[in-house]
Amino acid sequence: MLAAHPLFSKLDRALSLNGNEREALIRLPLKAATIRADQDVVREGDHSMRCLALTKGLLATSKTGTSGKRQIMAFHIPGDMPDLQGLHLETLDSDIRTLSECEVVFIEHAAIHRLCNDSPRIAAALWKMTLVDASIFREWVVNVGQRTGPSRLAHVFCEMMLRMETAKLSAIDGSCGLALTQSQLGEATGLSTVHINRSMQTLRTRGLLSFDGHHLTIHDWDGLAELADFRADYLHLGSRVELAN
Amino acid sequence: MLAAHPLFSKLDRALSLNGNEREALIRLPLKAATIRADQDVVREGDHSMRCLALTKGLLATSKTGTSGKRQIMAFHIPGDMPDLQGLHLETLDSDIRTLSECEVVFIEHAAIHRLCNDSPRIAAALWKMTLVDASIFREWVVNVGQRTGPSRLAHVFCEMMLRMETAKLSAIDGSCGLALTQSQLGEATGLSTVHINRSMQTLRTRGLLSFDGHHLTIHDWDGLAELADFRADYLHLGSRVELAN
DNA sequence: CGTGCGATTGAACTATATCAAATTCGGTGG
DNA sequence: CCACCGAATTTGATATAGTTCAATCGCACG
Repeated sequence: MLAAHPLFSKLDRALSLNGNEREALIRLPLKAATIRADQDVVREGDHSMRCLALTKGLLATSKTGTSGKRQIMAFHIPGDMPDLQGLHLETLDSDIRTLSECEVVFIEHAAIHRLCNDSPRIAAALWKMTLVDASIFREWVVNVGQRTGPSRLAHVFCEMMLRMETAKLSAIDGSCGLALTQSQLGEATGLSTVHINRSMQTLRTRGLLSFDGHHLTIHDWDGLAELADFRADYLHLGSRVELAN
Repeated sequence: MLAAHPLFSKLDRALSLNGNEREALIRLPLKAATIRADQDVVREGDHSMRCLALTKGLLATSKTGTSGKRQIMAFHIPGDMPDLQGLHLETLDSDIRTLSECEVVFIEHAAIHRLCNDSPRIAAALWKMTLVDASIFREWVVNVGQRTGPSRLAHVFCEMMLRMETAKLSAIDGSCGLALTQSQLGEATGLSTVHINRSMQTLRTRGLLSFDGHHLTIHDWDGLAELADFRADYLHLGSRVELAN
């Protein structure tokens, strides 16, 4: 079924696919794989001949400095293509690793290049996907550069919730599955685990959200968004997403 | 003359342009403009119909939070196209402003789309340029998220020097023109002006560089790069650039 | 039942921010 | 050439957000 195609929903959100494009998408050769938690899928310096699309689980793009400390620059949810940049860059400049057990599909660069040649609209949609990713990186620079601990955390949660909703991965009650340890949240926000812990307590105490390491529920979207100085425009979601409050 | 074309050198670095491509490039309608320092060229929320290419001066991509504090996410040097992302995104999500008096050229999106249709290789090269930008944003997340004051500063200087060299904008003696105040360096690194000042003193005292707000000279590249934990791979320069030491 | 990872707490420490003042410096007009 | 101006840099002193180290606690899982 087409709706179940790993790339369909995100592409179709960017442009309504016509018959030929759907055809071409279905013909794309995919290789599925399951990867257990805490494994590198691609590593900095790799020269890869294929891209991956996430279908289940949670991935993170990160770098590890010589000190050994890791910085997570992005989280990836099902539907995302975290190393699409490899299509035009010689080497990958970051690691991509699983945060939970993941299901992915691999697609050969050659096949994608063919797809792009056949359909300039799909090429444009893929390009646009990488541009949205870049926009998110920009916002993360702001996040780690400007905000306090609680505010950084709040921002990450706002972003993830909105992306989950857009990808139809959130529940009716406005909660979503999000498997993250406090230490990983620290790696994403540039804060120590201890400080993450105390910042989490702030968010909880203020009644903004509940988070148990597996499941995120936002109780007060407006309050959380205000604390985070969150404006959703950088996600380029197009149509407005309405949140249960 | 073609070599003087604002887009030529960066494109030609990405792929050797053939005759037709050079033709198409020359036919591209450009509109030149001079903009004085500290002016917004594009503003967050804009819905623009054209891109700009910088030919002279220094630009910065930034966002201003509700608090009024500004975060710079990228510096742009001649040859860069700072809002190429507007080609596929409805709205711009950041400001782009001049840090010094700048000369720019504007190019209509429609003209670029036509160029991309005619030459898939140029389309790929432009796409790649946005991917390199994204890679730089990722590194900046690491910079503000992980490094100490002096280290962040050192990293910015390493990056700018290498990009200047690549764009043939540095002098023989290994120095380059870089018009930045300490306050702007603070906005780029997420640090206060006072702390920037003291971090600058550290770099100077250790004999790593001289910087007077207009001109940067690196005296000890290896030392600076080590302090910065700088690895150039994220710039995707392809061929290695050799630095005077 | 232990074992181990993740969350939590406490206390001491430090990088960096903030506030406020003084100084340098590149112009610019007299 | 001098006096002056505003902007940028520099310095000092104090405050604080966040780190580090070191335990302890809770709990899922073999």
